[in-house]
Amino acid sequence: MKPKCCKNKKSIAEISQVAEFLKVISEENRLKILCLLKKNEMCVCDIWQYLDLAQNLTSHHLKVLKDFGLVSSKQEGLKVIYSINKKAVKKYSKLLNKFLNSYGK
Amino acid sequence: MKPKCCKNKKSIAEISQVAEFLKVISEENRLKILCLLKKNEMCVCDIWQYLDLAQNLTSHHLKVLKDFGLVSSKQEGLKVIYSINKKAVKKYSKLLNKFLNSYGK
DNA sequence: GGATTATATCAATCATTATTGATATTGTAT
DNA sequence: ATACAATATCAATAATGATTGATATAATCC
Repeated sequence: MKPKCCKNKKSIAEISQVAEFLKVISEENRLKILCLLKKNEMCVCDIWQYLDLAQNLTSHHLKVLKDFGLVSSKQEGLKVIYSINKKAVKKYSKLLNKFLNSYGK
Repeated sequence: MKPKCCKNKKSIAEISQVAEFLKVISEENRLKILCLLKKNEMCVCDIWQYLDLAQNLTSHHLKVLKDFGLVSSKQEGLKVIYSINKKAVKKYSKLLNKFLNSYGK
């Protein structure tokens, strides 16, 4: 009768975090990038060529992912190698599932 | 070395579906609505008053959720009662977790 | 040094979506 | 039928975010 949801500070903060995470990964190209990186680390040129995206657009999406902490990068010669940040992905997945799992029975 | 990800029809279709789902639930107010509805079914006026949202905005978000199949509605007198569609939420959660779970080890 | 390659940034545009205000619809009651 | 309450719809605006083209930076090689 009295849902406490969405009212106390903790609940609000969690919802906000989950929403941010979801916004980052709800973009199709970023989903694809994550999909690629979960199998191998890759340089930018491999990613944009594989996904047939513009180079600067790919850089942009990588930046969004990196700013949120879902991927990391290292310089290797001319190339910048991106890899997935498993810990972060796991952390947010867990938080998300705190919501989603409690729906089904 | 050769990620098959994002290339075959099935993979593309799944990514697209997941992205659509994520877009629907990545909006903070809609997340809150889902949060409320997972505990109780509620009429529109209870929802917008509880969340302190405009009535028409609440209707809009409910429509987005309903169009995607995540909630259902029934008329009861003057009121329209919304409830969560557990099966659908579960279905998309599963699909999403096919992606997310395979990240962390 | 200059030339080349890989990546990032910046400004502008385009597209999508959230929000708002006004109005329409629907059900109920008098 | 009129009045009222709950909800939905519509048009307009505001805000956000994706995409593009041009340019800048950084590392490497000659």
